[in-house]
Parts: sequence; structure tokens; C-alpha cells
Amino acid sequence: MARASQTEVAVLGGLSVQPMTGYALREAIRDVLGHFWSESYGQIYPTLANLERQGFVRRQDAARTGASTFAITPSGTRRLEELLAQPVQAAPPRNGLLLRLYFGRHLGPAACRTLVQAALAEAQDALKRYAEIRAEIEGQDSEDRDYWLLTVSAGEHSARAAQAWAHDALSTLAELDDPARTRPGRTS
Amino acid sequence: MARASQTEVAVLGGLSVQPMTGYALREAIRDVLGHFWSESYGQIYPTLANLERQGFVRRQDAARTGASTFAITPSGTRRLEELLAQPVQAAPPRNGLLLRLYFGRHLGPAACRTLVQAALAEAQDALKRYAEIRAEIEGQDSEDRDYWLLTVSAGEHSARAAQAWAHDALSTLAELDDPARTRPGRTS
DNA sequence: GTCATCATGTAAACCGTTACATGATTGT
DNA sequence: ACAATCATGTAACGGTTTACATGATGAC
Repeated sequence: MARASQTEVAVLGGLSVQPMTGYALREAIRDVLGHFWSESYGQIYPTLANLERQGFVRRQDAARTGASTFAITPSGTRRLEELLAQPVQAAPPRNGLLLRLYFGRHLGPAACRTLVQAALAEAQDALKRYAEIRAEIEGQDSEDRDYWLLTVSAGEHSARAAQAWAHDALSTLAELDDPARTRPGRTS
Repeated sequence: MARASQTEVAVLGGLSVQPMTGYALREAIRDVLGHFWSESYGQIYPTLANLERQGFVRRQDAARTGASTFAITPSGTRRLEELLAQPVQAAPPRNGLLLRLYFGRHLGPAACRTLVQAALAEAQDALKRYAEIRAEIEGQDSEDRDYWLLTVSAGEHSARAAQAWAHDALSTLAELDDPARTRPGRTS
């Protein structure tokens, strides 16, 4: 019962949508879950091997050539349900941008603005990507559709919040950089 | 030049506010940076030892009893500025809640709602804490004040976004759970 | 035939947490 | 005296990324 990493959830979940090779699984995770999840080969292949040993996935088309497609088994589906029901374990927060801004006095307002501008650009990129993903999901008629849209919506809310915050932060930093511009009385 | 972890930023930054013991530093990071950063003893003590070897911090009051207070040195301040200027390295995303919701069909709408409700409660707690922190920071007159408020503002935006999303998500999930309630035509 | 991509896997390194061992200080 | 908290450190463990080695397949 030791192995209960969230990687198993991602792997079994991915295979629950459709059978795939390890390589395709990684691509799918990057492209589809990319805005809230990531896995590397170093995680995926050993996890697949474990899951196979336990009978939760099975290897099809193991032709003489390396490539083999993995499919989830009925017991694997049960295992997935079990893992999904486990409590979400919150990762300790680590936000490099906020860490820098907190000590921003040592960095100066101008450099801070550059950092925030980068964050703003990122948020705007993200919003564009979400619009595309949303359109794509809304187009199809899967049972999963509404659940998938839930995660897109989370991304959208979060990106809009980042955008709004960045605007606020930029005007605060502009004042710190040049108080004269907003307090015309003090030209000293 | 190998050691350039962000832990050094947190440690040097903390000591730039005031000299502290390793223990106090950890408490300060938990209490003050807690909503966007975390460090454990296993990181802090070795990092302090490294920084001391490099002359970026020095140990005062190394009385015969174990406890010693660390202070940042002038070269440590320069080092901090250098580290702050380095590009923010984005951590790979890992959101356990969204991972579960994406595969929510296997979990069922009711269990998903429980998850989202927990997230909503968390966001509301966070907003309360931010209000307190904000009041406290606004009360003082430090040079750092405006930078510190920037990070609080980021937390507030993010928590409000989480709150709004959770509300949306809960009504979506309610429909999935019992379509009759919102589509009275189909009682089948 | 050769280049890009698909595909599998492993080893080393890194980062970080947890748990433990240990002991001083302070309040009751 | 004893309990709680302050304080320092380390060892073990676990999870994750990166880089590497290797080779098949398909397009041009």
C-alpha cells in the first residue's frame, strides 16, 4: 500500500480516456493537463511498470518492436476510483515571483515592474490558450465534458485574477518609482 | 556557483529584515511568507552553514549554549540583490484538486462537490487571514510596506478568484448531480 | 539514406520533508 | 521537578527532473 503517489492518478486517469503508449501519455499530460499537472518520463515509465505488475494496466501490441500500448483494466478502474477519493494533499507553496517582490526594496521598483510585466504577459497568454481549449472541449460531446470545463474555468479565473493583480501592482510600483508623477506637490 | 537555490533568497531576505536564530527564521517564514513560501529545518540549517562559510551571514552571540543569532553581512546583502535579480524559475504545476476534477466522472458529482466545498472554505479562511495581515502591515511605517502589501494583494486576488470559481463549479456540479432540478422538463 | 519524430528505459543528481536525537531555557 | 518551548542539527527517505543510451518508424 506504500505506492500512492498522485502520478498513479494521472497515469490511470489518462489511460481511462483511451489506451496509449507511455510516450503518448506524457504528451497528453503535457498538452491536456498542462495547466495544472506535469509528469516526466522518469516518473511515467516506472509507474506504468508498477501498475502492470499489480494488474491495473495491461500491455497490448507488444510487438517485437519496442512500442507497446497500455490499457487500463477493470481492477485498474477500481483503483483509480479509490485513488481519486483520497484527500487532496496540498503542496507547500513556493511562489518565486512573490518571494522576490516581498524583498523588492532590495531590487528596486523598476526591476520589480519588469517581473510583474512578465507575469502579466504570461497570464494573457494563458487566457488565450484557455479560450482555445474551451472551444475545443465545448465542440465535443464526451461524458467528461463538464468536468473538463471545470478545470478550464479554474484556469480562467486564476489567470484573470493574475491579470487584475498585475495591473494594480504596476500602478503601485509606478508610484514607488516616481512619486512626483502622482504627488505633484513634492518636486524636491 | 552551483548553489543558487531559492532557499538562499528566503534566508538572506529574512535576515535582511532583522538578525535571527535559525529557529526564529523558520517561524518567521511560516508566519509571514506562509501564503507563498515555505522552508523546513532540513533546508534552513544547512543553508545557514553554507552562507556562513561564504561570508554572507555571520553568527553572533555564539555563547557556550547552542543558540546563536545570524546576521546578514554587507557581502550577503549584495548576494541577496544578485539572487533577487535572477529570473523566476516557474515550478511545474501540480494541482491535486484539478487533477481529481478532471477525472471527476469516475468520482461522481457529489464527491466532487465535497472537494470544491473544501476549496471554497479554504479560500474564505485565506481571505480572513489576508485581512488581518493587511491591517497589521498598513499599521506600520516600514520602507518595505508597499512591497509587502503587493504580496498580500496577490493572495487576495487569488483567493477571491478561487471563491468565484468554486461557486460556479458548485452550481455546475449540482446540475450534473440532479438535472431535474434545473431542467424540469425531463423527469424520466 | 538521412532526418525528425516516436518510443523505452535507466542512472545520477537534486530538492525537500520528516523524523529523530539532543539539549538549553523558562515558566509554574 | 517537570513540562513546554526554544534551538540545532542530521539521516533517511521519497519524489522529480535531467540527461543519457538506444533504437524503430516514417517522410522526403
